Parts: sequence; C-alpha cells; structure tokens
Amino acid sequence: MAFSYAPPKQDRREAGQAMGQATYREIKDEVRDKVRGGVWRPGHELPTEHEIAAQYGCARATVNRALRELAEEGLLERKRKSGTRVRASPLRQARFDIPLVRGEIEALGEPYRYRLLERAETQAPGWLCARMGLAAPVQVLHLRCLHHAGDTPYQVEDRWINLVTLPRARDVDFTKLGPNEWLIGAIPFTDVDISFSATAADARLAQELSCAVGDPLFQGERSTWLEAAPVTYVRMVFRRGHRMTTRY
Amino acid sequence: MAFSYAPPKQDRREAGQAMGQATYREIKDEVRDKVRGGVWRPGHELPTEHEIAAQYGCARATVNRALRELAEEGLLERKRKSGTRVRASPLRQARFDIPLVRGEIEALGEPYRYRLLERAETQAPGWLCARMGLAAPVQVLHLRCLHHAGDTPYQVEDRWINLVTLPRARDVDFTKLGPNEWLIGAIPFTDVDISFSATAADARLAQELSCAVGDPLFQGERSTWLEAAPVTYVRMVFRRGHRMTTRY
DNA sequence: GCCATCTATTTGCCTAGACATAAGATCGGC
DNA sequence: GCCGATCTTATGTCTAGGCAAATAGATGGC
Repeated sequence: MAFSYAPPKQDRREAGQAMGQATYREIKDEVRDKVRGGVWRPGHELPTEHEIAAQYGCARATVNRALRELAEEGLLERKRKSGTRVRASPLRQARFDIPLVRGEIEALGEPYRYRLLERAETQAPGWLCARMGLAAPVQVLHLRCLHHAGDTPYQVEDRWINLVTLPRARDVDFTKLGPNEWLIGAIPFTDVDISFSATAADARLAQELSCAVGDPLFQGERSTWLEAAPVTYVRMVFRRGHRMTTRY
Repeated sequence: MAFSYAPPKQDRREAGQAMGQATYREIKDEVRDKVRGGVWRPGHELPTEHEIAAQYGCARATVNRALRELAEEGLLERKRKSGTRVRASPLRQARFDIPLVRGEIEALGEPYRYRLLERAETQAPGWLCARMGLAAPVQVLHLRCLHHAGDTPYQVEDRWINLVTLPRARDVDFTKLGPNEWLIGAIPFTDVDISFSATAADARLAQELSCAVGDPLFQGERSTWLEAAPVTYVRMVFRRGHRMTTRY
C-alpha cells in the first residue's frame, strides 16, 4: 500500500468515540493534506471506504462522512462501484458570505449609519419587469438608501418592492430601519438570484458615494421570489475600491 | 403539537431504508419548505431531533443529517441543549462556481480561443510582493493572455508565477496551453485568496477587450500558496458587461 | 439577592450491521 | 468478435443504540 495513516487502533476507546477529537475530521484533514500537499495528484484513486476504515480502526460510516464532505467541497469525485478519486480540477467553487450591510460595516469597526434618500410609489419600469419575470407592470415601492461606515458613504441600496405580493410595505417607516432588515423578518422567499458586476458612477451615484463621475464601482444585484411571485429586487452599489473577498 | 409531517410509520419497510427515496432528503425538503414558505419564521424553534425522528418513524441519525446539512447551508442555527431554530437572517452565503475560462466559454456555446500576448521574466514588483506576503522581491514569470469567446475577447489573464517555488514554469510553452490549465496539473496548493472588484479600462485593456478607455470592468484576483510559499497570482479582467451569477 | 454548582437535555459523533443502487467486469451464446 | 445477461463491488443510506460535550435552568450556600 502506498500510504499509511496515523492513529493505530490501540490508542482509542473500545466503544463510543471520545479521544477528544472527532474522527471524521481527522480523516478529512489527512486526506485534504494529502491532496493539497501533492501526495495524491488530481485523478488519483483513493482506497475504498472499507480499507480506510480498517486503517483508522473506525466504522465505515465515519470514513463515509469524511469523504462525502470532501466531495461536497469539490475536492474529491465519487462514483458507485468505481470508487473515489481526486478531482481533476479542484477549486470548483468559492463561498462568499453575504452579510447584511450593517454587519459588514460593524465588522470593520466603524459605526453604522443609515439614511433614506428617496421613497416613491410607481409602476414597475420595463427593465424591472423583465428582470423579475413580470408579464404586466405592477405597483412597486421604490426606495433609495445610503449606508454609511462612520462618516463615509459605503453602499447605495436601490430597492424595489412588489406591492402586490407585499402591500404592507406601504405602511412601514423606512427612515429608521433599512428595507433589507425589515424584509428579512417580513417575508420569506423560495428563490434567489444574485449577481455581481461592475458599473460606472453616474452623476447621482458620484454625489452619493463621494466619487467622480465615471468611476468604476462594484455592484451586486439580488432578486427574490416567493413561489414564482416576485418579491423584491435590489441593486447594491459599493463605494469605490470595494472588494468582495474570500480565503481558504 | 403545532405541525405534522407526512409519512407515517406504516408505509416504510421494516429494515433498511428503501422506498425509492432518501429519507434524510425528505426531511430536509420538508423543513426547508416550512421555513421558506413562512410556516416557521426566523427565530422559530423546531422540535428536537428525537421528536422529529419519532414523527417520521426514522432513526435520530437520519434527522440529524438533515438538520445538520440545513444548518451548514445557513438556514438553521443549532446549539447543544438549546436546540435548533430558524436562522434570524437566512441567506448567509452564496456559492459561486469558479470554472476554468475554457469551460465558461464553452458553456456559452462559443468556441474557445486562447492567445499569449506577452511573456517576460522579471523581479516581482512591489505591489506583488505585498500581495503575496513576500519579504524580498523574487524572480517571477509574467504572462499576459487573452481568452476569446468566438471572435470577441472575453477575458484578459494577467498571470505572475513565482519561479522560486516553480522553476520549471520557465520551460513551458504557453502559446498553446493557458497557464491556468497548466498550473492545475503542475502544482497543488494549500491556501487560496480570491477577490472580486471593479476596475477601469486603461489604454491597453481597452484595446485588448475592445472597449473604451475608462469603461468599468469586472475583475477577479486569485493568489495561491503552498504552505506559506507563494505560488502564483492572477488578475482576470472580464469583458465589459460581464456578470457573475448564482441562483438558488 | 447573588453567585457557584449541579442536573437534565440537546446536539455531536461514533459503532456495527444491513439493504439499496449504480456501474464496471465477466461470461455465454451466437 | 460482438452483445446482452449476470456477478461483483464501492458507494449511498438507514437502524438502533451509546457515550461525549455544551449549556440552560434549577438548586443551594452565603
């Protein structure tokens, strides 16, 4: 056999797991190390769950959990009968935390401040209908808000709420509470669509975010539905230089 | 009891699971539906694993897997002794697939074309040292590549490879094979840092991506390390209007 | 009233064994 | 030699039971 695992049977309790650490986690870590460290190259075939279980002196279910999770993370590929192998191209996916603006700003150590810039009730414009999959224009509540980190503007929230599915939004005072935070408690959703892109600052954005007209800005857009019924669309434009980051 | 689950005990086999579907998946789906459908609002406390298991007539381990995975997805919050509740703010995180450019373009139904624009061996500039955590400048291979979707430019790849950790990159012919694809097979990594932001097209980018100078462009940056040793840094600038999207 | 300790409960993880399902491998028949 | 039917094997999931660890809430001492 081309490799050997660490803990031999002796060192563990007879029943239960104990020994201070979760075993599936040990297995996960060791397999991950082998892959990341290049001991097992992409395409390499791992021993079967039975074999690994025997080597660790643990139950197959434990090995199964470790390998299943690693496959879930995109590191391994599993197929019945053919076995488990290291994915040809790892790094399939990245996870980003999408925090509430409030939390994001407070995590920076800055005091969070919020301001409602605009509030209007109108018919949904064409582009919004297209984006939400609306056949006919409906009545919507349009809010424009500014989120500050300390004294500097951090994000402009351009929010559209469908008043047909959520008529009680009409009666909410959004001068204190951001629509984002209200919506979370107000309505559930079943489908979400998020996308990120770059945009140029127009005159209004430039003024609101204290940057120059034409500056490149990072923006996110999110649409949510409740069982095919459009609930809300939001465009979040971040201050100049913002980056969305993840590390692992 | 305030709710009731679907399948009563009778309908299932005596031992094993069978019945065509995975039970943990049924539980997951039903819990998810309850949360997304608003039956269980944010903050709601769900029954204990024991209770749910009793209602479904299944083992606690099965319920545990369902709830554990939902917690992992960010829908639930679990704490020993206090139980499981619906997360106050769902939608904590989004997963984006980070495909290879080639795959991304081919998924669009366009033929993939690749071109090496520039190749040079130099000392790592200051900003790169800072980004990779290098104390002293090292010898690096700098590549600039263009990925086409059909006839239109799709992405500029600005790649820097550390020749100290990866000296054999010197001997690779990058005119045919993109550095990205070569690196995957050439070296593993232990740490990755990804970030996305907006940038403005300078004269060179404008020419390469057929856009106007100053146009806002979406860009991603990725640094990878192998046990503290910097391996490579890449800046990927996408054509005008590119969006990174996910749906669930 | 307040603080430290104890207890009960809930999730977390494990074992050992079983059946289900997919799919590679092999064997026959032609 | 080719093709379908059968066998075999690895993963997928479940059961039933158990110990471990965290912690909310009760209890007791001062």
